[in-house]
Amino acid sequence: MARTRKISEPKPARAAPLTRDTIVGAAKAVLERDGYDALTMRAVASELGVRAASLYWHVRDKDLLEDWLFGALLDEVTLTVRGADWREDVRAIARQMRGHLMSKRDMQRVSAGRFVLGPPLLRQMEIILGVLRRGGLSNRDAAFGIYTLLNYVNGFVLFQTAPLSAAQAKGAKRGVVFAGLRRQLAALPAATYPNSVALAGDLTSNDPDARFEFGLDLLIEGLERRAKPSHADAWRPASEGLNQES
Amino acid sequence: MARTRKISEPKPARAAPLTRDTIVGAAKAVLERDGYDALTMRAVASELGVRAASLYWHVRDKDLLEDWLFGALLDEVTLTVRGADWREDVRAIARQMRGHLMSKRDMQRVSAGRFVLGPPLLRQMEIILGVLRRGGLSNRDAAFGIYTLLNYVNGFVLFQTAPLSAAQAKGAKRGVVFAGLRRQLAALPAATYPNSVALAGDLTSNDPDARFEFGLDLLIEGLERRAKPSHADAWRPASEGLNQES
DNA sequence: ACCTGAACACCGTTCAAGT
DNA sequence: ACCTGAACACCGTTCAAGT
Repeated sequence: MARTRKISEPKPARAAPLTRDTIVGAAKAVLERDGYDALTMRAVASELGVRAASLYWHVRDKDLLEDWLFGALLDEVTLTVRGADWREDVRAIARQMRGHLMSKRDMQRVSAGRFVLGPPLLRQMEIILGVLRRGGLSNRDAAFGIYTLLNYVNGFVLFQTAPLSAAQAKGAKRGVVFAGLRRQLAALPAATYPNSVALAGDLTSNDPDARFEFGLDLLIEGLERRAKPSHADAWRPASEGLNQES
Repeated sequence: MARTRKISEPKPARAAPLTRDTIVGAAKAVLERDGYDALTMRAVASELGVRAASLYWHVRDKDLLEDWLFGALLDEVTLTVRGADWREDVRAIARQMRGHLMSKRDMQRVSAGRFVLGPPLLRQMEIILGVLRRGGLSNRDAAFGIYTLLNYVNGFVLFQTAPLSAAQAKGAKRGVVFAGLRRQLAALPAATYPNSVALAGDLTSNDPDARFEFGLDLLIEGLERRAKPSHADAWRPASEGLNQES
């Protein structure tokens, strides 16, 4: 994409005419630098050396721009599968998606409740569906399975990264918030909240990785059970030591 | 909570002094009548016959008001369990939560990424934890399990009710959106998207109830596997006909 | 065809001032 | 103690007007 560039530009900020790509790029830059709350049409325009009104020649409204942004962010993850054990591939895909979702600032807030079936999502779905079908899932189970997986990863990251409440997370570190919650739970009247008091420690352990793997294990085991006609000969019990891969 | 009421009021809208309860009640009314996008401080104040600035004497900011609203909405569901088969109870609880989440307009947008550990959530967690522990889950598994369940239900409803994209859901019925997606998938080049083309029908079947039960089955089966020492004698294969209950 | 100026109809929030 | 008036610093979006 080499682009001829005129040298004499009055404003240094304005370089090339606006395109969908440059606009999405500016939105990405604003999101990464200033966060979702600062992602305004005026900020995106300013990033391009342009006024907000100019954007509306190229994009219908902000919601559509966020759809584009969603696609662009999604396109930056490349799902890699080994092609050997399909359950390992499902696990690797889920981890890669979660890792990507957490590496891009506020991406989960762009993704929340957004399901734009464009080329970026299609490319990924194609890969995931391939793994599930290779595992021997029926068409229906593969379709339901991919939604469940996408749903799980997105929902997990959304709840993992969200402020735990307006009251607490005013700049408080997540560790101290959990410590506070633990004290709060432990101090409850044990007569009316016996379970919450007993599990105060377990409920506030704050190890999101282990919790992610726990739910992921449930899903993968369930999918495995539905794979192939009936048998579950190669069953491998879920152990503490999960197979790591980078 | 009988409240003495002075009869002579200059403004008919203003009846009683503002309290946390009346403010939350007004927010609930606005949300139910006009939806989340219309839930502004000015609208809540107007519902009370008061100006927006007045609210700030009683609540720090809008985010905290939404925390309160979240609690109030959550408090309106009463989880009922039978106490017989714990897996049935888990299923019933998940269904009740989903039903409640969908019955209150835009509640999932208030709940998304919000986890306010106040009395309303504590009451429900206490019930769910009781069921999981009765099923024989370890403390750790019960804690992880309840997060996974809450996460699943909230994430599912969020993705189920969210507009499928800015491009599509401009007033379009969900059925026709899915039909459009089906055609879009089926029309893809089968060489590069073999799985998406083959599963075009299954991916766009639009039966959220069945999809919800599918994922729920995966979770419940996985929890069951972790219950008690090791055996899975009373295993009941997941059949098409799921046990219904109102 | 593409961008600007200026405006419209809003927001959340603050704060002196009223009672 | 509790509420109002008025403002501040923003929003997304529209549209005539410029080039």
